[in-house]
Amino acid sequence: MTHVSIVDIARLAQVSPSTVSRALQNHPRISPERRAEILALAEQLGYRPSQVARSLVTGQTHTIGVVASDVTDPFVAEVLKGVESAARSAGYGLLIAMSNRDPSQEITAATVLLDHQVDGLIVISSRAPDRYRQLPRARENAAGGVAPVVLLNHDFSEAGVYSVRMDNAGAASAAVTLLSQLGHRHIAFVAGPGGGQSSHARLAGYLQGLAANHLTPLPELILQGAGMLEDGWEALTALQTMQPRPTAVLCYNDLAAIGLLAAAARSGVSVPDALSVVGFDNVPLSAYTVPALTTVEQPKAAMGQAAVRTCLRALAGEPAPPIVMSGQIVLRASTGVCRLSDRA
Amino acid sequence: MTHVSIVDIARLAQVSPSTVSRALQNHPRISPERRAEILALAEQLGYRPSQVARSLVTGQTHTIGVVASDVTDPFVAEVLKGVESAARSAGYGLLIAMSNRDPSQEITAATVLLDHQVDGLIVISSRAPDRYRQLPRARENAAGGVAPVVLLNHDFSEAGVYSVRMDNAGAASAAVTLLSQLGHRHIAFVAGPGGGQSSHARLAGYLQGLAANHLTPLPELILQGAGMLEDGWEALTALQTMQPRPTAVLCYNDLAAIGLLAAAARSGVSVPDALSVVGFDNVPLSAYTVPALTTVEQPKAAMGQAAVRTCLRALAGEPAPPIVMSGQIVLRASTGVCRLSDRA
DNA sequence: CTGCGTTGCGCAAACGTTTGCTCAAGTCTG
DNA sequence: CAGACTTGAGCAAACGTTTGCGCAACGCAG
Repeated sequence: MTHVSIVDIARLAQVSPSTVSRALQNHPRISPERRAEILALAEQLGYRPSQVARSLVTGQTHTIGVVASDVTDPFVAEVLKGVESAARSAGYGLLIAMSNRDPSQEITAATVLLDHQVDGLIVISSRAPDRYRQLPRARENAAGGVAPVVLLNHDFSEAGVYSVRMDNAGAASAAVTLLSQLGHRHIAFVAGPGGGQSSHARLAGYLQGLAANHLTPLPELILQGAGMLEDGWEALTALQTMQPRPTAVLCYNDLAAIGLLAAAARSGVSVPDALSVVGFDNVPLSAYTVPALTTVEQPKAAMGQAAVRTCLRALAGEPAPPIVMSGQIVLRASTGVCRLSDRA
Repeated sequence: MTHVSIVDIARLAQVSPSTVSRALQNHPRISPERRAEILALAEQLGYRPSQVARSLVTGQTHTIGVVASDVTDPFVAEVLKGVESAARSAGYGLLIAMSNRDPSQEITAATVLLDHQVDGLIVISSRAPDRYRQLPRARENAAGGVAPVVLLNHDFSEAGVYSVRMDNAGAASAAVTLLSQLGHRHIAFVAGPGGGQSSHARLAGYLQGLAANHLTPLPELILQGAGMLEDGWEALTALQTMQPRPTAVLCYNDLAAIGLLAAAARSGVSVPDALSVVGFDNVPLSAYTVPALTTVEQPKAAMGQAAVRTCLRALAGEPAPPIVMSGQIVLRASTGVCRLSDRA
């Protein structure tokens, strides 16, 4: 015998398999004695229901798929943690795949997950959001609809596609305002990965912030990057050769900022005296850099949980409007008043 | 109609479902024309096989479960990445759950995964390794055995339990030797989480290293911790109040070391001049601390991949001996020669 | 005592595959 | 040309559940 199943219990309890099934799921129309007897028997035999068989008939796997760009990114990890806790407490498992920041890997990953019949899909930091409308999610779920896709970090409105994100532009703009109020006039921006919407939004926010503070945007103040440690590291040399030299820099994320901080320390550029640095995400590590990093807090775990809630809501057929959360600046030691007189 | 299935194709192709099934899996005894016809039809209809139904009959889900203590830990994330890539290229999906460093959550997580009928289980940094022998994995897989469990970061030999780890003791000992050769005589150790075997092994290695270099172990030089940023941070004050004051410290992991570095910078303790610091793991960030962290490289991705290979091998019924990898010291700026004369 | 609603349970179909067995037709071998 | 083997395909069971429907027994109101 391969495994104790519902019919084994049925045989021993002298009842039909249906009765056992119903007893186990607290069906109302079953006598208390039978239920007790069956439950006891199940317990005693160490019965574990087959999720697979259950899924086959119900059309639900109680599993949600997550495609993440890269768990190694602390932001992603933190969001994932939120997703996991929310999913777990809702009785859902997590099937995950990584896209390695590659759009085509991303959609194949999504396809694989959907083939495994996940009830819903959460995509963290998609690089190919437009392709989700074409996704082959023909298979209907129990509610008669296709699996909902919720994009985390993207604004997107399409049937069956939901979104949870934060106000990237607003936060970036606020960061620029902060720097401006500290007296900085030449503020650089280390951009994030192309293709990601958060990257665009933060850049837009940076520009808005400049405008709001009557600072003139200069193309050369915008440095390319991909939101990784190396990007910040490399950005420093670029910053140092500029004329006029920027006295502050806003980074796409904390990782880039940390890389920049490291490069500054290595090059003897004193932060914040010679250069103020602002990150984005408020990853745990940002409180432990030298100097501690001023950054924009993102409610990472909350975003993950919101994504799960949105997904579940969509599954239940309830309306699930786009969620946009707002960030908040965490002031630490990497920013200070501008010590240089403006001689531009 | 809920979804295009194998029988839909069969009907259209005027053949039996069995034939379609066989055509799709390249069964030899089927005529090339039929196969072509069926494949074309399947393609055209956008047929996607139901993994669930397949799993029900084959007893395999082509999924391996991963229980991780906390993805937020860069070491774990890096290992997970290795696991994911190896699993993906072997055609396996990943069902993951987090234990939040809690033994009881760990085993419930494992149970949940097994209930989802994962073919195998990989546990990263278990805190409750002994309980895996009792795990209710009654359900047999295709090969007629129970799901193999591979413990990553633990040495454990029990039927059906495999292990991949590194030589923690050796690496820790080597780190101590390095510090000793730099002239340090008072070397402290910030310990890792209790319950984890790697923690014990590194502590043991630290002690071995002291012995090998004729240094006397002092209980007060061993500080408690749990492998988190805060632990290093808090360790510094303890170190500063000791008599004689240690001139070097080995940390359970990079996270603790980074916390310690931050505290040192805050307190004006110069690293490495007044204090040498060595971490463990060589997480990407450790190259970007100030100063850059000397640490022990762990082949994180390789360990993850090895775990998957071990798991697959066990599934195939092949022998899968315990794997132990060796670390290597990465010398960076946080260590230096001892500037203090030994007046103990 | 009739009729009706309720309670407790079984029957059987269904979910979408895979696969052992059977079998007819065709192909060889001797 | 008989027998044996091969090829191509279908039948039906099996995997372990859930669930709509039917039905007997029973309680109760009239």
